[in-house]
Amino acid sequence: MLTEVLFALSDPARLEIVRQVAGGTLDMANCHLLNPSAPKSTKSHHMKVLREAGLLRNQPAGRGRLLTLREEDLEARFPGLLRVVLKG
Amino acid sequence: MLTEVLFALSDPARLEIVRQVAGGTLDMANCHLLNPSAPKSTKSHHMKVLREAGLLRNQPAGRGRLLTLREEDLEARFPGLLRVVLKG
DNA sequence: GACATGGTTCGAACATGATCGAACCATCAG
DNA sequence: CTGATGGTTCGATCATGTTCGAACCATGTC
Repeated sequence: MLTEVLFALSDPARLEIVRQVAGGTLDMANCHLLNPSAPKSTKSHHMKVLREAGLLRNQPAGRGRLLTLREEDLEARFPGLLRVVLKG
Repeated sequence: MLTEVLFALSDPARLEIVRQVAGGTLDMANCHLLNPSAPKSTKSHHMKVLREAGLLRNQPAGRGRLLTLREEDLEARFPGLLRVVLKG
């Protein structure tokens, strides 16, 4: 659902996450929220929204988690979207 | 603010409005909500969100209102965005 | 096994947005 | 002026999303 993706991206904190992950794969511990003092449950919540919208993949790795942007899938479903929001 | 635009578009009812207006300028009376039985106050609310996000222009015309998509402004600020969401 | 680290999940509190009816305002028709 | 049409605004209600702490789970370290 396009609206679901747009909603996920419409939160500044989540958009920032996507921008950080866009630089390549990133382990979650090195992915920082806009509000640095936010508890991890908040961070986890935003990750869930992004994951369920189909924006991020979140695979366990060691004792942490690896974040990857689902670029190909997104490009297939909504061509150009990622480029636009990353640039904007 | 990009996030504000994305949020405005993240509602199915509003996205549909944008798609209808994209076909050219449209007077509001001929712009139909997804839910046809919704009261006009609801319609007015969605229009306000779209207007304040900078997506639509809403000028009085006769006893009604004329809706126009702010294509040039949007293209200048967020190039490609409109094309992506209209296609998606 | 014991402990620290990194995340998830749950429930509660709070904030924000959607929806609706009612009242109101403007424009046009008679 | 009167009435009808098309929209806005307001306030209340309800639904949804955010935030947070606490409990919990998994992995790695000692």
